[in-house]
Amino acid sequence: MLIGEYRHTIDTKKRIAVPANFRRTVGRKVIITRGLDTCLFVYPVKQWELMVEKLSKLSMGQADTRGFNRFMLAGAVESAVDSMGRILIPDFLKEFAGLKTKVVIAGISDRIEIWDEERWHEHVSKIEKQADVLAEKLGEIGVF
Amino acid sequence: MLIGEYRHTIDTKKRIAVPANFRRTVGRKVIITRGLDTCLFVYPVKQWELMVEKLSKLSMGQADTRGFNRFMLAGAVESAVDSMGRILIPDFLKEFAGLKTKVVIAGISDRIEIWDEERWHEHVSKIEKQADVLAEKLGEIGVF
DNA sequence: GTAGTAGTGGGGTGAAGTGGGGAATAATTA
DNA sequence: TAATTATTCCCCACTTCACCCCACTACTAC
Repeated sequence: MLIGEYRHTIDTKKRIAVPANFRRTVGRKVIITRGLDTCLFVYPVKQWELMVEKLSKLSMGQADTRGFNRFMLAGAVESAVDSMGRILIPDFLKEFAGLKTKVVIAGISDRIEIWDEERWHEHVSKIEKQADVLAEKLGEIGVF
Repeated sequence: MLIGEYRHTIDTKKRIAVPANFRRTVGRKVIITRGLDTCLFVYPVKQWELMVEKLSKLSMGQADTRGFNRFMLAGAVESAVDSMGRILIPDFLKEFAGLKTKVVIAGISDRIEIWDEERWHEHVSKIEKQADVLAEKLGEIGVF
């Protein structure tokens, strides 16, 4: 179970250290993908495979399916965790998520999210303001 | 499993380097064909055979089926991967996809797509803007 | 205080991407 | 048919980048 929020930095070689707490859970290989809300998702291999299986069931004939596959699959990269517990972020993903030097690494149950620090704070403060509204919605569908 | 996005260049001899990560998966021979959304599809031989089989199951009586077959089959070229891991792009395919010098090579599960860099960015940014639709679809197939 | 762990920085090495020369083959023209 | 041009496919060379390992610093725990 991945939880917690960490503030790390991308070094000059585009590497980010995976928080030590997460390393045992994620293993030595991860998949980095474009995430929603302009962040990156990092999946352990197993979680990723589950996802790919679901994606493969969609039909290629439909334009939005193709686009969707391009977003998720072409946007994904397999990355090995190096001996110091770091992963390499490809240029196009770094750009996509608008990552500068300071990033926030957040554990979300079965995946990790990587955010540019600024964006993260904006996002969080936005959500905080809507928290009561969200809670109500969640209540409607029976979560709380 | 072919995933990831790579920025490569077509050299003066119309060759494109296959990303090193892909080479083991695709083998020494590929099929290049006209793709949907103005790009090229590159299939490993095995995947191509599967695909042709699927196409052959479509009913020949329908005009649009015949058209689609011509689109996919008549436009297909077998190409060997050279000793440096490059493939040769025929003129008519290069033109079809509007390839200039800079191209993007994308892995989409069982095939590779080759895009002109500019077109790719346009396409992806269009998809990004539909992120909310994407999210909904992801929810439907149970990814999130 | 000391030992251990986590996060960050940097150097070295080998592989990947790219450009180009040259031979063999195919196509075009006289 | 012969000659010229174009195309394809081999190999070699240069540059950049990803991955390996090692070092330094800050913080925590005993």
